[in-house]
Amino acid sequence: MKYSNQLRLLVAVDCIIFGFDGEQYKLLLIQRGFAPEKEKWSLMGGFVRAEETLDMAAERVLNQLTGLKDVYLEQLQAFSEPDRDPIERVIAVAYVALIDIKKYQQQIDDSFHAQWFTMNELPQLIFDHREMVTTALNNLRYKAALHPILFELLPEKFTLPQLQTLYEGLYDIKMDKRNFTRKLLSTNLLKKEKEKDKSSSKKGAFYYSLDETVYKNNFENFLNFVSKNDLNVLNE
Amino acid sequence: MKYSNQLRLLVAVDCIIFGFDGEQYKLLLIQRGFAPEKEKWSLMGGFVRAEETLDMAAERVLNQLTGLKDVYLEQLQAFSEPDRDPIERVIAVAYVALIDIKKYQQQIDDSFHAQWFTMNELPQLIFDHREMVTTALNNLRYKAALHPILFELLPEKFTLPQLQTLYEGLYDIKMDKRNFTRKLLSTNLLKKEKEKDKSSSKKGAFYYSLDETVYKNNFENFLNFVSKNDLNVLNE
DNA sequence: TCAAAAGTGTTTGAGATACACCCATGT
DNA sequence: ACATGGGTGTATCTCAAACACTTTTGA
Repeated sequence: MKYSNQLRLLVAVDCIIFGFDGEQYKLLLIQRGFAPEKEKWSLMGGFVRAEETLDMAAERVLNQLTGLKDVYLEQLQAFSEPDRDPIERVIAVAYVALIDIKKYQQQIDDSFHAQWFTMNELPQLIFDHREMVTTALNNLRYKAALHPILFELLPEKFTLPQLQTLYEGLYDIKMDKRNFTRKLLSTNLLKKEKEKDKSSSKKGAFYYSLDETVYKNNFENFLNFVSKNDLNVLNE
Repeated sequence: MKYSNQLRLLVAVDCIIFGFDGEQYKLLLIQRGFAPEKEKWSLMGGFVRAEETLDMAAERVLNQLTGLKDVYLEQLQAFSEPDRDPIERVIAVAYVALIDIKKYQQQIDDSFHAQWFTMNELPQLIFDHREMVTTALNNLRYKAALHPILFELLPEKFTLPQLQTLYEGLYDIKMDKRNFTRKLLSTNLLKKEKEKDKSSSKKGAFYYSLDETVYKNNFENFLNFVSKNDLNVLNE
């Protein structure tokens, strides 16, 4: 049995992958292989198949187009302007992931033509993909101010200066080193390692890692990682 | 031109309407008029048409099934389990609105068969509608803790005790009257009116109304309407 | 006059902010 | 020895939390 006389539509997923390489935020893009907008830059997108959920489709599409596997994708929202795709109407559901660029470098090998772009040097994107990215970025800023999610962007072991760079980069602000350190350590989310990272200073900075049990249990806790004042700047 | 060899699917919107009558939270439901699950209770849902966005579809469907107009609907998320509808695969995008029940009472007249149900006396719902409601409720709790959105549920003029009831009801907690008042007034969102509401006490409680300009400009500001401790209770 | 709800202030403690110097080490 | 980035402590202030009595008035 079927519902009769109803419109059936293409449904696609588009994957927005934010990455961090230790210094900068980047966005993963591919060059579209087929018309329309062939050769133009695009998010990783594809149509939903019969037997898969949107989550599964996002995972599959991302893997097929970039080689990425085991990435935590989260649904952002649906985009549905009837003419957003000039060929034919497509409802798109956007997904977002945060990854440590270096960790996944091998997976994105040269057989795929995915490329990382610095956030302030993005090329023109097809369709409404630019809007999707903007929405995703605002969402990320919002969430990261309340939950410790930026850790996803760092390697397992990271230093406090790295973490601070991450926060400062996302909001384009400067933070006080002492207050930042105190705030982070007070969450008890971090375990200090014995080794130091000497790659960016002579003295070296101690590595920290996430205390996974505390992380998972306390994830929903609200944490003022970013002050209210700093956040208000985002609302111009 | 069309995309060839791709699956086309039914896309539906489902509207979750939370209401408040001054005392309790309620959910608006309809009795489904067609199979499957005829006669069972359901959210207001319908298929997306060719020339409309999801937002427009949600607005239209809600109006057709309940008579409600000019209600602010916000996209929640997409639900996509392949077998969520036993007849045929349907991707559903859920929308949420908050309304003052009394204000819209006339619109929902008897020609429609929509009914309000108390949140803890919900009937069995079709498909995955129960899950949608749960997701929406969690989302509402989350947002209301940070932004002054619960005002949508109250009439234009309301009293502080009413407002407190609203917050206490959503989180199922008791709040301190003095702290609550101070917190709310410190936002400068409220204008004190000259009249009192004498319906629920002999002394009468002063009416307040929203200062719309402040409300719109400061909406994104983060406000600790609900304490961190109270919120943590939600994470069991 | 009394019952029932509205309204109001103060104290305390925790956490956020501002701020400046010493440390370790490779060159 | 010095330049570079890493690490740390204290004073102040703001804001949330705890807490109890007075006011109004209809019945």
